[in-house]
Parts: sequence; C-alpha cells; structure tokens
Amino acid sequence: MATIYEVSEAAGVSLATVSRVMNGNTKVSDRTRKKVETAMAELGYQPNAIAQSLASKRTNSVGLLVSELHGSYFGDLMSTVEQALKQYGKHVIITAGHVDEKREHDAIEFLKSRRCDALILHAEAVSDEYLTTLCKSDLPVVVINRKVDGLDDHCFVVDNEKGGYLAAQAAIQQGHKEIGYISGPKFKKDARDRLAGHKRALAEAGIEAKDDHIFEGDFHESSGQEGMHYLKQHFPDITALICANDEMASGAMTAAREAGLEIPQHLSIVGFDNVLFSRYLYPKLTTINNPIQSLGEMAARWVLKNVYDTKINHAIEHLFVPEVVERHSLSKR
Amino acid sequence: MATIYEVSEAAGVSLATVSRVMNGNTKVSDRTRKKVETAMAELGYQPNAIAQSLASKRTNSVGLLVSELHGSYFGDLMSTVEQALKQYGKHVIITAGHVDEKREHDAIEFLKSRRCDALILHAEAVSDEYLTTLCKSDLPVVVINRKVDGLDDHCFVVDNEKGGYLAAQAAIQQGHKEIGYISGPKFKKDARDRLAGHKRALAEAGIEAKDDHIFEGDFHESSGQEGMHYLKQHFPDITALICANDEMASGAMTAAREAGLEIPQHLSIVGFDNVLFSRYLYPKLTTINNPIQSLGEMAARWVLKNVYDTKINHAIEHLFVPEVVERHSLSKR
DNA sequence: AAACTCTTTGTAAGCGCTTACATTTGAGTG
DNA sequence: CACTCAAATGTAAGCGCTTACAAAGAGTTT
Repeated sequence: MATIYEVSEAAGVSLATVSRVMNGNTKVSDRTRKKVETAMAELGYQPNAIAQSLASKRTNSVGLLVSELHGSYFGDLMSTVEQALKQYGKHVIITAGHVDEKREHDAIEFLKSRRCDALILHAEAVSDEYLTTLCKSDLPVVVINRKVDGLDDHCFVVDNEKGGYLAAQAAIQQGHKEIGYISGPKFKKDARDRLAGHKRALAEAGIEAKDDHIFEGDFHESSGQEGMHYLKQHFPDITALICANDEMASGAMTAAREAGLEIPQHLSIVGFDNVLFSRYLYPKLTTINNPIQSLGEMAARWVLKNVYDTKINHAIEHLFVPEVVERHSLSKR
Repeated sequence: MATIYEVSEAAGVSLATVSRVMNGNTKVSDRTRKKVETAMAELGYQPNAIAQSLASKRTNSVGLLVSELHGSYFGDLMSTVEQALKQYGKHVIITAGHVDEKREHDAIEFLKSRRCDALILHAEAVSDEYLTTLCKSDLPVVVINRKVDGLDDHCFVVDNEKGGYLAAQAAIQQGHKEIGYISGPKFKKDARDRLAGHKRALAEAGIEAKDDHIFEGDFHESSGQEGMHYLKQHFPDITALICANDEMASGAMTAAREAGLEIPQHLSIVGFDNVLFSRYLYPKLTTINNPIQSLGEMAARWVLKNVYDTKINHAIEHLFVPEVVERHSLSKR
C-alpha cells in the first residue's frame, strides 16, 4: 500500500504538498496539483485514515451508542444518524450497550479510545452523574431520548409524559373506562414518564388509576404477552389496553388473540413508538409516534454544527412532541 | 488526556515498559507492573487506540458491510457478528452499502482506509471481479450470503435454491396446485436461486410453472402488497402464495386481508428468512429459516481464527441448509 | 570471584500523516 | 533592474504508540 512518501517522490514534490492537495485547504498551484493527482492515481494511493487521525487529532468519525443493534427502533436511529453524517463525509462507529451499566460504560470508553470527534449516546443504564461528567469533558457529547438535569443543551428528547397522556386520552375519548396498562421497566425514565402521562389523563377524566391495572414489562414482546395474561386473568373487564411500546403491544395482541379476544371488538390496544412494523400488525396498530428519526437527525446536526462547523440552516430543536397515529386497533367502547 | 509518556514518568519507568504492561505479552516483573498500573489508574490513563494502531499496524477492528442498518435481517446479522467478536476484544465498524454499486464500493474503501484487520461483507451490488480482486489482496475478506466462483473458502452461504424448493414443497404437500410467487429482484443472486428452487419443486410435482404467476418484487413490504394485488386481480384462483422473504410476505398478508381474503383459510402464505417479527404476524408466518445468525457467527469465527489466531474449537462451515418453520399461515388446500 | 545465563528494563527508530514555520519563487512595481 | 510582497513549496518536528535491539540485573555454575 502506497504511502504519501511514495506519492511525493513520484510527483517530485514534498510530503507537505501532497498532504495539501489531499486536504485542499491551503493553496497549491494547478500544475503541481495535477502532478500529485496523477501520481496518486498511478500508485492507487489511499490515505491512511489512522495516520491522518493521529497527526490531525481528528478522526472524522462520531461514536454512536445504541442499546441494541437489532430492532426497528435502533435500526431507524442508526440509519438516520448515519445518513445525516455521511452527507458531510463523517462516519459513525456504532456500539451496543445492551442496557447494562458496565457494558454501556465500556462501550463509551471504547468510543473514546477510538478518539471519536463526538459521541451520540442512547444511554439507558449509566448514571446521570457519569453523563454529566462526560459532557463536561472536552469531548462533545449529545444524549438521545434521555433528559439529564443541567444538560439540556445536550439532550434530545421526546415528551414521553405527553405521549403517555395522549395514548390514554385517545382511549378515554373512545369511551373506555376500564383501562389496562403495560409499562416499561420502571428503572427507565422514559417508562416512568409515559406512565405518569397515562395517570394524568386518567385523573383528568375522573377515572381512578388502579395500580394493579398496571403491569410492569421490560419493553420486549414477551413481556407484552405476560402482561396480557396477567390482566386478562385478574381484570377480565378491561376494554382497552395501553402499552408503553409497540413491541409489547404486539406481544399483547398475540396473547389476546390466543385467549380468544378479538381486537379491537373485544379489546382495544394502543402502542407507543410507531416503529416500522406497527403498521404491519393485524389489525394495524394505533400508536403514539415517537419521532426517533428526528431525534437522530437533530443529534447528527448538532454534531455537524458544533463539532465540524458545518453550516446548517435548520434550527436545532431539543424537545419533540409525540402525536397519536390513528389506525385500527382502537375503537369505540 | 494522559499519554503513555506521562504514565512512564509517574511510574519511573520507560515508555517501553508501560507499553509492555499494557500489552501483557512480554515479561515485566510484578513490582514494576504494580507501579505502572497504579500510575495508570492515578492518571486515568486510557491508551490511544489510534496511535496503537498506527504503530502496531493492527486496529483490532473488523469492517462489516451490510446493505441497510435497519431491518430485522441486518439487525440480526450485525448483532451476532458484534457479539462474537467482542468476546475476543475485537470491534466492528459497520457501514451500509444500500445495494448500490458505488455506495458499496465507497463503503468498502472506507473500511480499508480505516485499516480494518479484516472485512466481512454482505455485498450485493459490487461485481464478482471486484470481490475476487479484494480477496486476492492481503486484506482478509469474507463474503456473506453470496457465492463467488473461486472464492469458496471466503464465502458463507445458505442454500437458497434448496430453501425455495422446500417452501414450494411444503405448499404442494398441503395439496396446493395453484401457487403464486412473489420473487425478490432478479438481479440478486439469492432471489434467482430461491425462484429456481421453487420452479424445481413445481416441476417435480408435475405442476406447470406459469411465468405470470410470478411477480417480481424488491424484498420490501410494499412490493409484497403490490404483488398480492397483481396476483389477486389476475389469478384469483391461487390458493397459496410463496414470498421470497418475510417482509414481502407481511405486505402480502396485509393486502390479502384488505381484499377480504382470510389467511390461511382462503389463501396460504409462506415466507422466507424467518426474521424475528415473522412469529408476531397474524397468523404466525410459516416460513423458511435463513440461518443468517449462523452465517454471521461463522464469518466472525473465520476472522478470529485466520486473522487473530484465536483458538476456536468449532469447525467452520461454509454452506448452511435452510429448513421449513411450520407455523400458522399455511394450511391444507 | 569470574564467567555465563536468563530476565527484566531502557533506547531509539519508526508507523504515515499534519502543520507551524522557513524558504523559495515569481509577478508586480517604480 | 533591484526591490517588495504575496503565493507556493519545502523542512522538520511532532501525534502516541510499538518493538527490535542493546544494556543492565540477578542468579548459577565453576
């Protein structure tokens, strides 16, 4: 593999000049530029990004931490972030934290050791303190889908409380009064917020929020099934079920059907997130739009603007408001 | 950020010694090791992976090219590969090629410029020649889900022809004779192979393979819907529909239902891939297991063994055989 | 105690680039 | 034609590590 040195020899110029035509920032006369470019082409020269990074202290790569590498939600996130950055020649290095404190921590350390120019974190398990320290360091960091007090400028969040509120409200407006809820794990802030919104809506409508109508799941399909079993067994009179995400809603639908309940005739179901597959469920899932793609795009823009000084016209927003996506799994009581 | 130099000063040893305790390959006395480790801890030292890579000519990262960053299929692939490599301290750098020749090419060049130690490619658009040249270079390369003549040792594939055969056979065994088929895009080898298997099964059963019973989709959900519309309109008498992947099967199910067809009573549907969500469709999708995870794991093992000299016990296989996954979307004629 | 091993540690030369600074070039002046 | 001054190019010092090789210790043996 040819090095810059060989190119400089072949072109009869100095190392510095070759470097200059590569980076295009300083002036080089047309004639020498041509010479260098020919030499590069002849040698099939490809700059060594590692060496460039070491010398320039810039890797042109941004680290992205997600919880999992699979699943619609993270797929959408990764995809948007990558697209947005690639447009400007920046690359993402993706790692998974698996919602485990140590693994998230390790993943972040890995990204730091790779000398990413910035970090975009969908961190669920590490502490607020850790994130705060991280943001205070000179490595630019943004946090997705999590609000940390004092770090507002670094956080991109969706109003989960409002989303929870909207979901419940939608059910209430359809005349439902006995409403079950399958929550996400309570140690997660977004799960708590969604539940809080849910309760607020019930309270406003004068419906008593019974704690045992709430089943705590883990955001995975299987816990949606478990939740459905639990609710069906203990509270056969519920007419609507609200799930804190679409995966659990899908699980609940399966379980409901197995129990002989038709959706939405016997039981209405509302999800949350509006992941891609929610529209392919049967019946198509009524859900709350979680603009994860917008979050990802904003985070990417923030980085482009604040780290790479890219001129971006769009304003940068930090709070996103969810909306109800009406489909077919919710109907009149 | 502390450097190795500061650590060496703090510990009162030379650079080389610090490097030695980091890499743990050469002997260092316990006493100095302790001293160095303390110094590291005190300074919060974190090795600069970039500098390490430049000096050692090894990045401990392997490049992974996928077509998309979203979708179950690639999610599963990325996830498995990452897990397998992480176990041994190796990392993946993921890029997307978007099934476009230029973009795939660029993505591969990017991975090369990042000096990955090896490449795992799910390349669909670049030419066989390009891949062959690549494999001949001194950068270790393996190819997933694509067989390139002469590169057998580098390819990990599933027997798509057999899969197509099995899907059709399953339908035939249930007494179906009028069978529709929604194919993947014909420029893709795997799509062609699956279709070839399909035709072979029909031929063996003495069923005429009518070309207009075959709709060419693009492996995406929407083309499944289109295919269903087309078939329903032109060949209302088909009783079974085989789709070249699960996404299209899901689209077809939606379209079928909208057209008033119940599954599997009016129409049986068989998919291909057995992606995660296929079991959450309603009815649960009968499909062909595409062991993409095994492919990913094998590819990772190959790299560990051949590039990193890791001692791995398991044998490395190159050809995987698909199986029918019986669920509820296929029933007797 | 000298001679000889085998370990442990240090020295210094890169790895392939970038970039501050110095030097050269050459067009534009009076 | 000597004289500026800006533009183009070159020089060389790193960036933070690894690693061959040299040197120094620490035991052993005679």
